[in-house]
Amino acid sequence: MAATIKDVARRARVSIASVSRTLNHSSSVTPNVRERVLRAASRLNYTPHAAARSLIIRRTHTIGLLLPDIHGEYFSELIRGVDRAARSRGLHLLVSSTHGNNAEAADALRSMNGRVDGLLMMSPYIGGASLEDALPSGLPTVLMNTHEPAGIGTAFVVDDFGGARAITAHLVAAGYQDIVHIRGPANDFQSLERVRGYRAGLGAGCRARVIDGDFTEESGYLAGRALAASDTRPQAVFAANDTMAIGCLFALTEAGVRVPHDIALGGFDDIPLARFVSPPLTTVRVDVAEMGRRALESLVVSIADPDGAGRSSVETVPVELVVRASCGADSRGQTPCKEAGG
Amino acid sequence: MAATIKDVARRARVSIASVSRTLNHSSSVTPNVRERVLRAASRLNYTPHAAARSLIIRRTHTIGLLLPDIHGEYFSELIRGVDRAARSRGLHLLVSSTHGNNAEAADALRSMNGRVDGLLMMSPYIGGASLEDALPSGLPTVLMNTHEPAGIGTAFVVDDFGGARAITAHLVAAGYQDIVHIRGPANDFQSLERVRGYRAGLGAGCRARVIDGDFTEESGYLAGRALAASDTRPQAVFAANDTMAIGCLFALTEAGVRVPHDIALGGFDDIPLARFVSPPLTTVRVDVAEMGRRALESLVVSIADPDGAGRSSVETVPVELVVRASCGADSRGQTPCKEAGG
DNA sequence: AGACTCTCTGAAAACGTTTACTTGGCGCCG
DNA sequence: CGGCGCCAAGTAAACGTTTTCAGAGAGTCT
Repeated sequence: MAATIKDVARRARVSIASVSRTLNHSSSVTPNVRERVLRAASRLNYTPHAAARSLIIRRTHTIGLLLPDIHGEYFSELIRGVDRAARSRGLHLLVSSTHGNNAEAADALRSMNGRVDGLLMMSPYIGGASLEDALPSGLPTVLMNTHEPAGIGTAFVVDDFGGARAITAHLVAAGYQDIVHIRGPANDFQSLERVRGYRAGLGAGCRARVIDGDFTEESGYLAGRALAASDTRPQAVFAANDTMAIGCLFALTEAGVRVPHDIALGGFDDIPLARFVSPPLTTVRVDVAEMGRRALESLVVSIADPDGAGRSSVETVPVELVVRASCGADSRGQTPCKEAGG
Repeated sequence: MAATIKDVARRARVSIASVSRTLNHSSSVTPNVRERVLRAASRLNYTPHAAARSLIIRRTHTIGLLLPDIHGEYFSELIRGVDRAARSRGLHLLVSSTHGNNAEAADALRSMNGRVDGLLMMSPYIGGASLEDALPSGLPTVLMNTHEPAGIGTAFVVDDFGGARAITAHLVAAGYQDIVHIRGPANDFQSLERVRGYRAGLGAGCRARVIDGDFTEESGYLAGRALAASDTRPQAVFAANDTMAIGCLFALTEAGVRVPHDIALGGFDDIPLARFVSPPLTTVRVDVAEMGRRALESLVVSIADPDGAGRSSVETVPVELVVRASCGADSRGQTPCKEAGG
């Protein structure tokens, strides 16, 4: 249907080589030929066939983005960050999601062979087949938020541990002793790191209490309801993400428990609505868009130089404690203290 | 780097044709050969090269998704809906965003030639070059929320008009007479439709008052602050989307104006946080994920049958009025009344 | 037992590009 | 005035598949 290079060549009365030369690197082509080709091309509304082109060029100008599950602002922001960086470099984005585990990820991954120049993947899942086998050999890859031992390539990981420790320590410093943690799913790397950070932040004096959750608003709601009804009501709650924190807040408010007066509350991620709930949520800010951007930049580098020296590095993405009213420590420590490194 | 079909053939001591036959439609191949091929393939970790394959198959198993700007829950949900439907059909998703206008969209569009089997695009922008020229001829396309005259293909449009009319009428029915509308950007089709719906919903008795906005939280905040300070404070505000409504709510609350007691408030979209702000926001629910899913299904159909009969149809995606506390009519009309069709 | 048919396999063409190599024409220098 | 060299344009190979076509071998029917 669409015009091919042959059609253009025929119409311009030149060889297909001349058409290609004119349209690409334009290495030495007569003005006469050049003009004829351009006219023919625009007349036929010609666009090179990407598949054919990339077959011989060995470059697709596309990078694959594998995400655990597209969900909420978090991923929207991530995609946004990656997309902007990609677009500014003339790269396309092949997005794939909902791989519930590494096996499924491996599947999605192999089907990308010949489709992408590099891979950006976020796979916090733990267990299952390793990804190394599935990775088409020689395909540059940058990982995000993964626990996989490096060695595959570069990785960017959010400082989940540091952030969780910081917010927990902040609660402790605010005077709370009995702090409950609503954790994320057990097979999620970030979730584990946040639990670890929580424990580290508690210090010696406080006893750890962990409730199961799965990062959904509903699980936060259920946890909140349970806590409100409980006779061992804690002084503070740190939910492993804002979504659960908000669900929890909803349940507490519904039960007549005042936040932060009766129970202080903290979250993680600083999703946009965190500022808008009442009371505004104390949380840990993660700049996912920035992480996406950096990951893509890094990927571009290793595509350009496949044998580059900077392989197998792990970069930690800094987070920032954001103190708002929900933790009850607003008046004391309202200056958001930067928390960087791990 | 990666193994090709030739490597497999050599290792299995058969021709490449046999390899291809074994791996694809497996049309009659001897168990002996079959086993040798499979063994060789798995040994070499072979994956067909997608570009080469699609070059001859004339099918990429990829569909392009063009979005105005990836932003917030709205697009996250849209991508989610499309992605799920695509994945269940073994299709890949090439996502492109941030085309600020039709010219840029046209650009992104042509670079997808040979990369995708079909196009799913959402382009609410008005003005600029028409898209018909840019569309690679013969590429099945499904549009979403566009004002372009049909004729290009199928289109799905959210019932912005109907939704806006419904919520405005609801406010009128609740007894408010002076209702201000915070509108979206002037070059956005949906924005115009919502203004139109607002006017229609007001009926004869009420005077229309429209404030400019641009769909951002900040513009809603500014509008809210202006209204709070104004001496002609309205009885109710209908913001063209929830994001602005929430910004407005924030400003009003900050200024000591109580919602809904002093000013009633309504939004549009029913983003997840609409339920969680205080008071919960009365709004119009739009199931974007469902729209994405339906659009993709429709696209798949027209890819399978390029000369299908159902071309150039426009389907309206129904919306639903969701009455919550912010409009002050909660106790009266709390039953969410379905609003379908346009 | 011979011929016909059927089935499986391999050779080769095709998809739409890019690019190395070849050819041809022209100018310049000897 | 003739040869040499350079530059532009064309020819063809290559990328990794799928698929058509042809051939070979075996089985069956007469």
